[in-house]
Formats: sequence, C-alpha cells, structure tokens
Amino acid sequence: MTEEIEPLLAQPLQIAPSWNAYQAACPTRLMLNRIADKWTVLVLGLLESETKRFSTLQREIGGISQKMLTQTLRGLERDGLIARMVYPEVPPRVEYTITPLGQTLAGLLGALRGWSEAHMDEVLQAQSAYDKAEQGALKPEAANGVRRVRF
Amino acid sequence: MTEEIEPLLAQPLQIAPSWNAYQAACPTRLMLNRIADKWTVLVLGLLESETKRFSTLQREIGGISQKMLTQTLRGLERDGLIARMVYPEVPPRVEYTITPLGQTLAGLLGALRGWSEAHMDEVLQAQSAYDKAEQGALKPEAANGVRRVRF
DNA sequence: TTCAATAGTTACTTTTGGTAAGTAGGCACC
DNA sequence: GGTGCCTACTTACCAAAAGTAACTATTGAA
Repeated sequence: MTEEIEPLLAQPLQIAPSWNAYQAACPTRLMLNRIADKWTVLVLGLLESETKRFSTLQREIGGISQKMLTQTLRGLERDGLIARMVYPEVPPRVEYTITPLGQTLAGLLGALRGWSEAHMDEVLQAQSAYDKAEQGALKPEAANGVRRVRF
Repeated sequence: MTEEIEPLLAQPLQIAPSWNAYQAACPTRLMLNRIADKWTVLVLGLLESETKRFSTLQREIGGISQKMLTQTLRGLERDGLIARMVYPEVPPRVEYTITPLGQTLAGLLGALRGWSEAHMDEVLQAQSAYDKAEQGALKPEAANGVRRVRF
C-alpha cells in the first residue's frame, strides 16, 4: 500500500471499515477461505434446518473423516456460525446448532450446493469436450518430450 | 422435477439424473470443491462484468501467484465457466471471458464475497470471544502436559 | 472381563498450495 | 549483435493442509 500522510485526519480511509476480498491482507480473505469450503457448505446445509449431533453429521456427510468434521465444526464455532452444546453423559453427547449469523450464510451456501446439482450435466459435458480437445492438441507431436505450450 | 415411472424406458432410475452432494462418490462433490474455492470466487467476480487478460487478473487479485491463477483459470475453462481467447501476438495476449453458464454462478459467488465483507465485523468479534474463552479454559491446569479434552 | 457407544486426538502419508526461478519469441535499444 | 523487456505461462522445490487409520476416555451392559 502507498502511504500518504493526511495531516489532520485520524483514519481518512476507513470511516466505515470497508473490507475488500481482493486485497491479500484483508481478513475477508481468510473468511472466504473458510466459507468457500466443501465441508462448510455440507455441514451448514445440514444444520440449517435442525440441530444435529456429531455422529449424525458424520453419517449424513458421505466420506468426511472425524478429523475433518471436528476441524470444520471448530472453525464454524469460532466464527460464530454454529454453537456447540455438551451434555455430560456417558456415552458423551454433543449437539451442534446453527446461530442466527450462520442462518444468514446458510441460504447462500445452499444455493451453491443447488447450483452444483442443477448444472452438473452441463459441466460434465464441458469437461469431456475440453478433454477431447486437449487430446487432439497433443496428438500431432505424438509421444515425445516436446514442451507443451498453449499459444 | 418429480420423476414418474415410465415402464418402457431404458434408464428407469435416472429420468432426470438427480445429483446429491452429500454422497461421497457424486461428481457434484468435485464440483463443490472447485466452485467453493477462494480463488474461483475472486476470479469469477472480476470476469463477471468484463473480459480481462491474465496480467490484469493477477494485478487485481492481491496475492495470487501465476501458478494458482493459471490453475484456477484452467479449471474454470474445463468446466465451461469461462472461455480463453489467444491472440497470436508478441508479446502474447490471452483474454478470459465468462460464459453464460459461468454467469449463472457468478451471482452466487458474488453474494458469498458480499457476505464475507458485510459480516466480517461480527465474525471477528465471535473469534476473539472464542479465543478468550479458550484461554480461560486452559488456564486452571497451567503449563503441564495434560491431555486437552473438551467434555 | 470384555464389549460397545460417542466424540474426539494423534501419528503418519499423500495431496495440494505457495515461492521462486526458468522459458519462448520477437521487438527495441545501444 | 548482445542485452534486456514484454507476456503468459512451466517447472522444481518446499511448506502446509487434507486424508487415513489407529488410539483414548468413560462407564453401563453382557
């Protein structure tokens, strides 16, 4: 950032703190990193409608490991998007509930999930077209060590 | 879309192929992985309104490396979300344009970016509250090697 | 006594992300 | 005519994150 001295103003450039995700150092960058995340989308999608416990979430999200589920839930808790309730029983019971703040995000993430499911066909088609073209682009030179440049 | 059973059809279970991101093997999982991605959000956000070239994108997205930009653009191109135009000039010029399919996604991603920027304050507050509580939870035992369990 | 159940951790491996340096091809300058 | 500059990339290399599998604590039941 270029620093210019504004002699009389304390914070000339941040009257209302305006965040900008396009700047590397902005905390929204970290935020984006968390919310634009596969597991976050799936976890918040489940918690949007009802409180669930750890094992239920793991069962309902195919292929998530305990480690990643724990990690994701911790992150969401720290960010204030979900709340964690521990019932001191044996065996232990822990419930996760979405917060009002989390609710404001869950809709957006649901739309993302919906988009994926709705446009999967088009994307798959685009992918196979791309891959076929790539194959063609490689064919003329055949199997030698020629450097692949895309110009 | 509701599926009605057509006895004489070859593919009875996939009249409208219904994808589900909660199943580990579903291709939408890969899709989510790509679109729920920091760099994707930022790149599509810039291309939403106008065609841009490589160097411009890199300049406008703080902190992205050439490698990650190339990788992200390739992925988006393969998925049919952007198109790549090469002008055989010297020095080279390559322009990236969002596709109609990409446009349908860009709005959602823009909303994500907007959410990050709009709720950053609340999240930062939640984070510091969480971190302070964590500190307190650790204090009683002080600095010995006691296993930290959260029950 | 061994087992089962839940919600985690921890050690280890693999994959991904980030950094920095190279590469191509031609034009301009001295 | 050698050097440097321009863009849009690759390619090594290293660090960080994700994934895998085994382990832990607690206690009631078989």
